[in-house]
Amino acid sequence: MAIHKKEEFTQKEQDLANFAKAMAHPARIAILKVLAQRNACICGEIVDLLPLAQSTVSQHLKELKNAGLITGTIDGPRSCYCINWKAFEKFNSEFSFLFANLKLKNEKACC
Amino acid sequence: MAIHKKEEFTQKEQDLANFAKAMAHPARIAILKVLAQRNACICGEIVDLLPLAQSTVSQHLKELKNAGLITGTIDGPRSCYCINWKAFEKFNSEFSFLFANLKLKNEKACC
DNA sequence: ATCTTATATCGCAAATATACGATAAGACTA
DNA sequence: TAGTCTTATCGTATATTTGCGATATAAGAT
Repeated sequence: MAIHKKEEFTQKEQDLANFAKAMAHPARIAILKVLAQRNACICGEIVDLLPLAQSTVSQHLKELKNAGLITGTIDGPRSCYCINWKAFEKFNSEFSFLFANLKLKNEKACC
Repeated sequence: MAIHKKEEFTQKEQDLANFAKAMAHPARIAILKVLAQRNACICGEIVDLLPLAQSTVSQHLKELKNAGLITGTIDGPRSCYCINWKAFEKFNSEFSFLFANLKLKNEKACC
């Protein structure tokens, strides 16, 4: 890439983009589903459920964690992961607001 | 990348991921804002408002179009772009459903 | 027909993302 | 202490994304 231009956008735009980026892979969406459906949250269980290698799952978990969508705490030799509902709610409402805001201002498309 | 594994997830997971991917750049979020705030929809106006080259904006528009988030029609020598509200609503509700579904099943985090 | 204007596409370079196996790190167990 | 189990990180290969300038295309103007 020539130069990074992402910084030239507003913080909110960057935040939303980062959130979207974290969700921009089916494996990560599947992981979020697993984390919610069971209260288990153990890395190994996720590995068993997904068609991916352990290291790959670990990488996806790290990205979700970096994006703030999940939290991870060490539980003996295991790692317990859980969804960060607060962040989720925040981004969900931010998205909804964006959509609502857009829709409000321009109900019908011009093309 | 070794092998593509994205196909091994459900179609819904892939759809959501693709939607998120389309939103996963501040420039594209900014474009969506511009498309909504003005009824203009002209490519050149977007170029003027963003800190990006014309070709780069055109590429982002193409990606948004490929993702189905916007529509584009040729208007003489110009291109008129508009938000595809239908797709937007669909994905928004799908996201909301995902969030709600997750939150319902697991109110409190275990870690 | 030629020029201008607006947009799309091509071709390239650099950054990121994605995937895996190998290995390190940390915590229980014998 | 040594062995085992679980998870994280490293190193590497490839795909994709991102960005730009250059060029092609298409429509209107001269």
